[in-house]
Amino acid sequence: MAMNSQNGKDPVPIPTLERVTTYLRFLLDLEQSQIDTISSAEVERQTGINAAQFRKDLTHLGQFGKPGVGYNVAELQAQITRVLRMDHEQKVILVGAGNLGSALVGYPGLQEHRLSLVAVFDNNLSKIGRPLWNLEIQDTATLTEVNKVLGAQIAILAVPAPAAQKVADQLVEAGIRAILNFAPVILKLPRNVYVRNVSFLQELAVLSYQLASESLNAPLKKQEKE
Amino acid sequence: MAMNSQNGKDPVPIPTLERVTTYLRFLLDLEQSQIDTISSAEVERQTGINAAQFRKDLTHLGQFGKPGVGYNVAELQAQITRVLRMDHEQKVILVGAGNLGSALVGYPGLQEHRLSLVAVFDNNLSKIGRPLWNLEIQDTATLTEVNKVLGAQIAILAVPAPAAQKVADQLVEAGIRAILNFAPVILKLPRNVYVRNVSFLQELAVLSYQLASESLNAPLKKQEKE
DNA sequence: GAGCATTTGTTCCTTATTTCACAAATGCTT
DNA sequence: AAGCATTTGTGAAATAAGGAACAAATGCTC
Ligand SMILES: NC(=O)c1ccc[n+]([C@@H]2O[C@H](COP(=O)([O-])OP(=O)(O)OC[C@H]3O[C@@H](n4cnc5c(N)ncnc54)[C@H](O)[C@@H]3O)[C@@H](O)[C@H]2O)c1
Ligand SMILES: NC(=O)c1ccc[n+]([C@@H]2O[C@H](COP(=O)([O-])OP(=O)(O)OC[C@H]3O[C@@H](n4cnc5c(N)ncnc54)[C@H](O)[C@@H]3O)[C@@H](O)[C@H]2O)c1
Repeated sequence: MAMNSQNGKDPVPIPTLERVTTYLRFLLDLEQSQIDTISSAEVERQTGINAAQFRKDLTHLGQFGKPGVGYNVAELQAQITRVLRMDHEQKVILVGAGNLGSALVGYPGLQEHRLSLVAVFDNNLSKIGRPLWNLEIQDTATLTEVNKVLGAQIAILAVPAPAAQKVADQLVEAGIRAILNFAPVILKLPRNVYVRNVSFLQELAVLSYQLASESLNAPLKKQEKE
Repeated sequence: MAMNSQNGKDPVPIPTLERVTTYLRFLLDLEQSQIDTISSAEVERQTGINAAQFRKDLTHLGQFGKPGVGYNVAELQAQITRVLRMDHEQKVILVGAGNLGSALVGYPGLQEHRLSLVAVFDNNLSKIGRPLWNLEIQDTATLTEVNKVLGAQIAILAVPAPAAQKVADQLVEAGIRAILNFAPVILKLPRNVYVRNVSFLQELAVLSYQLASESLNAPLKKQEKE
């Protein structure tokens, strides 16, 4: 008797989710600037994201705005935070305390979103036992055991490509349900484990192509103001 | 008198480009394994990307395969490399020699794709002049001047969020045409400058949502084999 | 060298996402 | 409190992306 598809809400499309995190960032900035109301038109002006898109994205999460007025910044921010489940602490573990892994461990941005890095693992004997920021690097061999206590569901994978699949399997074994993967490898995992890949090289390749194709294609558009 | 839209080729869709870099990575692995021919069906089996999708993606770049046989790995790899313009050196500069920036400078993956990090900048006096891997950290104030000589078109932006817009403007001023941005900020730049944003937090937020929504939504699908 | 088993390139259909456009809602002004 | 200027939420239209299906091409077998 409702318009929903299944039992709960219908799933939020990935493109929407990706934008939503952008909105969240933007709203946090607005709060800092003491702005307490914002319209979709203003969002478009400041973020470049189409106003209708913004409004429709929000309908996937619920209703928030007031016609003629706009959106209450604090309220909307809180609501998005809640939907993304970033309103309570979530434990995260990291494997691979190398260059990239070390940078991530020290990154304060995680805390801001209530993501709590609770353990770091590596298999390099000369690293195991050493401190890294406020954590001690642990042996990857103890991963399952350690996470039995911690119960983290999210992991960051920052090991070299050749080791990635094996470590990913270990992570799943240890009860991890979501992996942020930095290794340039396509992980083969059970369907009930979520994976997001981050690839700087991919992004650079896209830029490289765009630069190259522009000189061939672009007949140079009309305007260039901002 | 061809079926093309404009003068050159029609633009490759971004989703295709993103997958293409995955193919490239995959093909390089195959070469390592001495495999010299691959079919789209096999690509699907190993990467999870639909075979028809793979074939269609390639048609955006040209023709490569032989019916009944498949694709020559080395040839396809070379072709993709060429289309992405990663067959010749491209200069890249980086601004922000902090945690993340330092990890990136030391990353050998760039070289593999003929991306040559030629200069690193920072505005922190205690860092300027210091060596970072094989480079010396230079003063951001000299960016325009230095790049007049170098002529890099691609930049990596790894400064704190509050500084990002200002530095991005400087980069454009210095002749940069493509920016890989790590700061959690929406950069406002001329339309003829390409930007790709990398946001770990965004990715983690998506994972967080997926984890959360699953417990509400998922009625648990049928199969789980692999 | 004809038949057969493959596998491509591409057309056509389906699904997803974006954008448009407008009625309904809100609050401000007089 | 009626009119007006905004701005939302949302159906309907437009674009874009994904996937199935198949004719045409290739090489292998006998
Ligand atoms: N550094 C970068 O800027 C960068 C950029 C893009 C992608 N990446 C990718 O991120 C990953 C890590 O990069 P990095 O530069 O930090 O590499 P790194 O070599 O500095 O660090 C890798 C770490 O993983 C550890 N390790 C190796 N095998 C392991 C195992 N089986 N179990 C646990 N730990 C193990 C190593 O001991 C090392 O500490 C790589 O896959 C790389 O391709 C890195
Ligand atoms: N460290 C991470 O794991 C991580 C993860 C995600 C995003 N980020 C983002 O990447 C960026 C860099 O992160 P970080 O951890 O390396 O920070 P950091 O503080 O370690 O490094 C920032 C560097 O930028 C330099 N800098 C500041 N203002 C500058 C300016 N105007 N011109 C030139 N250089 C300037 C600083 O001196 C410092 O060396 C930030 O925007 C951060 O939000 C970092």
